[in-house]
Amino acid sequence: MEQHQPVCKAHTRRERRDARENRQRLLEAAKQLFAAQGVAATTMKEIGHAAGVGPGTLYRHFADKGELCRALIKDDIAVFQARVGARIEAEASGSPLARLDILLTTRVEILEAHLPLFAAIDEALAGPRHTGRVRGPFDSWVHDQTVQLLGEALATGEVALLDPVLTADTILAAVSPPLYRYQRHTCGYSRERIIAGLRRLFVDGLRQLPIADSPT
Amino acid sequence: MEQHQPVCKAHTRRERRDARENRQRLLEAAKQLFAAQGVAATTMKEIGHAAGVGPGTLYRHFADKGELCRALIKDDIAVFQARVGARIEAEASGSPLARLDILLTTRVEILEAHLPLFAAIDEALAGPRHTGRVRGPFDSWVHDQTVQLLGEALATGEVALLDPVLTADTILAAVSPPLYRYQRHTCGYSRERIIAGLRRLFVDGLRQLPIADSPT
DNA sequence: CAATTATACGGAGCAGGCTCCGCTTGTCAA
DNA sequence: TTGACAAGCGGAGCCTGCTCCGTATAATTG
Repeated sequence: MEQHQPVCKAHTRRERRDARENRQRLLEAAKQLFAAQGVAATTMKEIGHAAGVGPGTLYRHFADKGELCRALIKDDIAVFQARVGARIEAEASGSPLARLDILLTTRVEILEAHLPLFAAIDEALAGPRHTGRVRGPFDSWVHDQTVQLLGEALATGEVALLDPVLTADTILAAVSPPLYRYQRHTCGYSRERIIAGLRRLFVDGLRQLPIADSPT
Repeated sequence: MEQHQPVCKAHTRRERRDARENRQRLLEAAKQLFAAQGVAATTMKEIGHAAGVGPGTLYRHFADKGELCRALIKDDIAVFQARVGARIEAEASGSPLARLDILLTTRVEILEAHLPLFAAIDEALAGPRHTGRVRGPFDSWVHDQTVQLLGEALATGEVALLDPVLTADTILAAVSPPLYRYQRHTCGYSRERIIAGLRRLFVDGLRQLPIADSPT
């Protein structure tokens, strides 16, 4: 856990002690309640109550339920980013698509590790309040990485005739928490099967190029 | 507009006159309000009020906002299904992937025609009330068609090493209303660009087969 | 034309996410 | 130490989707 506010810059007041304590207690309460009864079944009011804090205070710390969830896995996400960075770095000599494969596989790993939280984050973002559809910072990062790798693949000629940004959108949708949850829990597919499907579509499927004529 | 209830079977009572009138008035009111101020900005209470009907009655006719939206485009969807059926039929001699191409293209057409309603439908389905994640009947139909075509493509050897059901899930996610809206409105991509991207991934990208070794 | 009854109506009211705003309190500068 | 004030707190309450249930009524049956 790191500090929330970088804090103590020039003429900026430090975060108040009680504020930090409340934040900590809220996170703790949320973690426990989520574990005990599931994310969806836990209301914000409950969390506030368990932490001995009013709703107003809760929302001062976390703009919405999604942000609370995000805060709970912030550290794991940082680890994820570091690990992917390292793996991709180590593979720098390899092909861009091989690195995309790593990105996808690792993404599925962390998805698997925190599915309910990720799903809740997405749900909050999809709600009527966020009509603008802003992607969370983590998804933005994955998106950027993907665009980067696809761009490199284009440059090296590993793939051809591709729209990197658009394709990255699609790939992100394919590893979105709601879809993954549906495939895992409703359909009962194994993690390996899903990864294989992703690889078939977005790694192997992209590799060759002799793009022939396609109908109309 | 067709009847809601096939009605009048053996010993089943006919739908009451006032009920049908109310339903009609609700649909009319919804259509007008949606057109005037957008789907998201229109509350169920407003619709009921405009139709001179209480919330209870409203929900007797439409289980949720999504179902109301679905009822509004029911006819267009029927037309869509017929048209796709015809086009695919006409192309029966062509390759399965060519037919998949038709399915995707036509799907984007109807998406384009009713984006706000489709988006609202998806939103309602994604809400916390429907944790089970049931796909609507229309999406189920598209999914089934896709599985069917992919299966044929496998049989004819046009594609190889593919998981039809899983792949259909992914394709459906790629043409889901929220993603499409995001790409069209937030990113500003043209319809053609999106279609090209879909084609590249799910038609051309699937066609060849010399699946080589893939990392790890 | 009743009498019966499944069907439908209305609206009070619930739940859950989130906001508004007046009061309190920790922090810092003097 | 103390005064000033930004930062923080709490909870009443809003909004919206949706439900429950007592009452009203159209259709059917005798």
